[in-house]
Amino acid sequence: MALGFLSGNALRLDGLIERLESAEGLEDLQILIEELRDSYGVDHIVYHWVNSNGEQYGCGTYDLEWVNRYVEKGYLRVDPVVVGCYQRFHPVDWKRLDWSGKAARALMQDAIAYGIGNQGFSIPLRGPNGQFALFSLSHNCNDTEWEDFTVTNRRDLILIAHYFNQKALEFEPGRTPEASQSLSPREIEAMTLLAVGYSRAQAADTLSISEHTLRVYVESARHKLGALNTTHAVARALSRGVIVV
Amino acid sequence: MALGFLSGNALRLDGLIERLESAEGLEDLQILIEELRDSYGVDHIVYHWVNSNGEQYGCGTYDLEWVNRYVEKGYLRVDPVVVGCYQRFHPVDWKRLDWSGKAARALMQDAIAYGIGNQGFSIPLRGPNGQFALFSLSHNCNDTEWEDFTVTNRRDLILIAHYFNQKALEFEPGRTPEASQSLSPREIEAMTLLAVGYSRAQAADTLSISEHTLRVYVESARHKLGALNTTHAVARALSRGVIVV
DNA sequence: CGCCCCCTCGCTATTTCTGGGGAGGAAGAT
DNA sequence: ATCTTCCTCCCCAGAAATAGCGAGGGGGCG
Repeated sequence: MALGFLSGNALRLDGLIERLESAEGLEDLQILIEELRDSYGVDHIVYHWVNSNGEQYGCGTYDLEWVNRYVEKGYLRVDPVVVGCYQRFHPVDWKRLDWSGKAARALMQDAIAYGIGNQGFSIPLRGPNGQFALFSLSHNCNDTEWEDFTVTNRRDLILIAHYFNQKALEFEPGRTPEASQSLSPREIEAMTLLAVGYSRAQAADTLSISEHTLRVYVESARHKLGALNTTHAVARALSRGVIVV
Repeated sequence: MALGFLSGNALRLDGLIERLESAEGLEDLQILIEELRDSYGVDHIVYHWVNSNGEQYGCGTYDLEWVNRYVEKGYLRVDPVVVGCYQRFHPVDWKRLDWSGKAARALMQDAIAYGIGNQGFSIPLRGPNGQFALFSLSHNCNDTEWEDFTVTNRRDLILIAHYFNQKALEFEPGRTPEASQSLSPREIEAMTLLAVGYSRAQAADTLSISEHTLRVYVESARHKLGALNTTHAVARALSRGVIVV
């Protein structure tokens, strides 16, 4: 086994990241991830985008069979890797997660049956608009070997995961932020106050204007944002970064 | 000027990250960030945590005077660096941001007057519960020099920023107080539907439940999120990454 | 000089949300 | 076996938001 032979090889990392940066589609990422797996000598590497709706998207070296089973069984919602990474910032060794749940243990057994490997290491990735993805490596070996591998390659892997996600964000299907008209300063102030819980009356008072005037701002902002109601407008403004709360 | 003399020095990076990992408080981070500034030979480095309540927190080498002015003037809400990074995943050169707004230009002039530097480079950082932070470098030099510096040190800086944020998350003041209250699946569904513009009646219909039941979810979610009304609750849920639109 | 956008204010009527209250069943955790 | 959490449903009165109609002054731009 060539676990981590790449370690410390700065040139190789540079080359990899360059190739990552010049990738032009999911197919390129798929090719790269397979090469990456071979270079690191691990069983599997997966980049896995978890949408809020439960939709999934990504690439990796898992068997299609396993991926389908994972989706069918709705493992996403009980997978300690996903849940654990969702609550953490730093990369995690799968061993350190909470596998005590019934569903979790069933998943683990199932995963091993599909040849996923007893060891794993996942890096949480977060982008704008609540994007959340995972970059995971899994392997079959003992604890010491895995510990050595993760300690040695941790930094490189963080970087690779970062560049991987950067690319994946570019390829995201259907994320076309319609050219929204920009809000006027007053509109932004009004929306911001509503977003922090003020009622229209309170917001108007805070801005020292009549409630009616404030309403005009909110209505105007709502139309500009193409929103159906105030709550929707605030949500859109937040998602688009028009206001910051 | 020793801009970027550290570049390519893997040993130095290793040492730095080790020291970062052994930091035990914000004071240590402050010391480290000052050393980092000297090592890189840039004018300023700042780690800046933007809390979902609009509170700010962090450390850096800016003058206290400027920091106070920034907060007082509410520059956070108009700063193209913050807004721009909020919508991006990859690090950004300040030059590439949109400085066309009136407030933005006023901010820039003000910043230069306080000796911030005409060049800048910021790395967006995102953690659990919608945490958002910035790791920024700023300097006074011409475009070419800055370009060289950022291209050379980009990867190291990403790593440093990552470890910096990891540490800062550990030191977060009110880390577990109310953030732990997680929403139930139904509550998340309800909030998500409201966030995309559904009225309560529509949302209830979509979920095939009575409007009353939906209301219970929304109320429950509102209490868990410590929100004053529905709009506020949706805003908080979005900011914390509990729901995604 | 118009034109357009921004800021400010007023009125009415209808619909929707808010904030309490209570109640029962199902599932999982201790 | 009990306890908690979640899901589901119901009532009511008052507060708030929405949709539509207005008006006028100020500033920038061609």
